[in-house]
Amino acid sequence: MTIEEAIKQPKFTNEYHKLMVNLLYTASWVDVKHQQFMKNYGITVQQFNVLRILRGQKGNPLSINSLIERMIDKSSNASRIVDKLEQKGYVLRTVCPNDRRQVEVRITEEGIAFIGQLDEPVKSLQQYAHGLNQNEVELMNSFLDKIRNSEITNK
Amino acid sequence: MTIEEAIKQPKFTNEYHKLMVNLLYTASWVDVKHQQFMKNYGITVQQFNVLRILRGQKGNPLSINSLIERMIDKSSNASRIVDKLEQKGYVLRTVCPNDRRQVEVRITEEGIAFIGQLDEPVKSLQQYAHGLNQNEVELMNSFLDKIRNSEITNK
DNA sequence: GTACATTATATGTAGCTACATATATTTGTC
DNA sequence: GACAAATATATGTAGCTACATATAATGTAC
Repeated sequence: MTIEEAIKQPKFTNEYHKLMVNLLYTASWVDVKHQQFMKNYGITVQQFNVLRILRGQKGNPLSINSLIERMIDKSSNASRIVDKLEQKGYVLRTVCPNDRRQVEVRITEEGIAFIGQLDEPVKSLQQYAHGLNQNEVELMNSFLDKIRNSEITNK
Repeated sequence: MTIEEAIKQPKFTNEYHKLMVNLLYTASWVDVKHQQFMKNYGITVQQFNVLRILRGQKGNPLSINSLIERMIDKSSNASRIVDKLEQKGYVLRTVCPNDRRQVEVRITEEGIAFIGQLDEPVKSLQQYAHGLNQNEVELMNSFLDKIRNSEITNK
C-alpha cells in the first residue's frame, strides 16, 4: 500500500510534503506494532526501552537525567516510568552518595530475567526493516540523520 | 548529530535495528516540532490535520469513519477531536439524512479562515525535508512504503 | 415484520503525557 | 558560612489516548 492509499490522499503538494506525512505515518505505524507487541508482556514501549538501556549499562547505574539522554523520546516523565519498573521489581532506585540530588537507577536480576525472555521475540519487530537491502538501510539511516540536521540551515 | 549521538548509544546490533530506532526517533523529533508549532495557534496537531482534511473536501462533508481513514494516525478518538473543533466553531456536525447513524462533518467559514492563516507559516515545517534533494526524497518515500509493506512477507 | 447481526458514533475509565511547579541538594559569590 | 542561582528529581493537574462498552440505526434472514 502506498502512502497515498493509506490515507486516501491522491496527491500531495510536492514530494517534500509527502515525505513528512509518510515519515509520521510510517513511524506511527511501527510504533503501534511495538505497542501491541509489548502489551502481551504487560509492559509499555517506554518501559521496555528504559529497561534495555539499563541492561546495556552492565550493572552500572544511571541517573534519571542520563536515562533521558538515552531515551528515544526524551520524556519528561522518566521519573514515573522508573516508578512503574520499580513497582514491578525490575529496577532499583538508590540515592547517589556523591550527589544526593541524583538517583541511581539500576536493573535487578528479575529485570534482567524478564527482558532476556523478550530478546528472541523482539527480533520480529526489526524485521520491518527487512523490506530494504543492506545498501538501502544505510542510505535511509543517512537520510534520517540529514532530516534532523537540516534544522540549523533552515533557521 | 548522528542517531548514535542523539541517544548516546555508540553502536547498534546491526543497521536494521539502527533504522528502527532512527525512524522512531526522527519521527518523534518531527512530531514535537509540529506540536510546538501548533501550540502557538491554540490547536493540536490532530485537530489541525482533521481541519485540513475537511478543507480538502471543498465543502463536501465527511463522516467520522471517512475522517479516520484519512488521518495520519488512525485515532479511535476522532469523535472527540471533532468535539473540540466544534467547540471552537471550526466545524459543523449534522446527522446524515440517508443514514442516520452517520454524522456529516464539514468545515465552517471560521474554520477555513483559521486554517488559511496557517498556510504560509506551516510551510516552514516541510523545510525539514529539504536536507534531501529531490532524488533522495523520492527514494526515501519509496523506502518508507517498502517498510510498511514488508509486513506480509515477514509473517 | 421480528429477531439478530452489523455498522456508525459516542462515552466511561484507567492510565499516560506535557507543562508548571515544588522540594531537595549543590555550587558559586561575596 | 550565608544567600542566591543552578541542578536533579518528583509531583499536581489538565488534557489526551487506548480500550471496552453503550446507544442508536440499518441490514438480513426467515
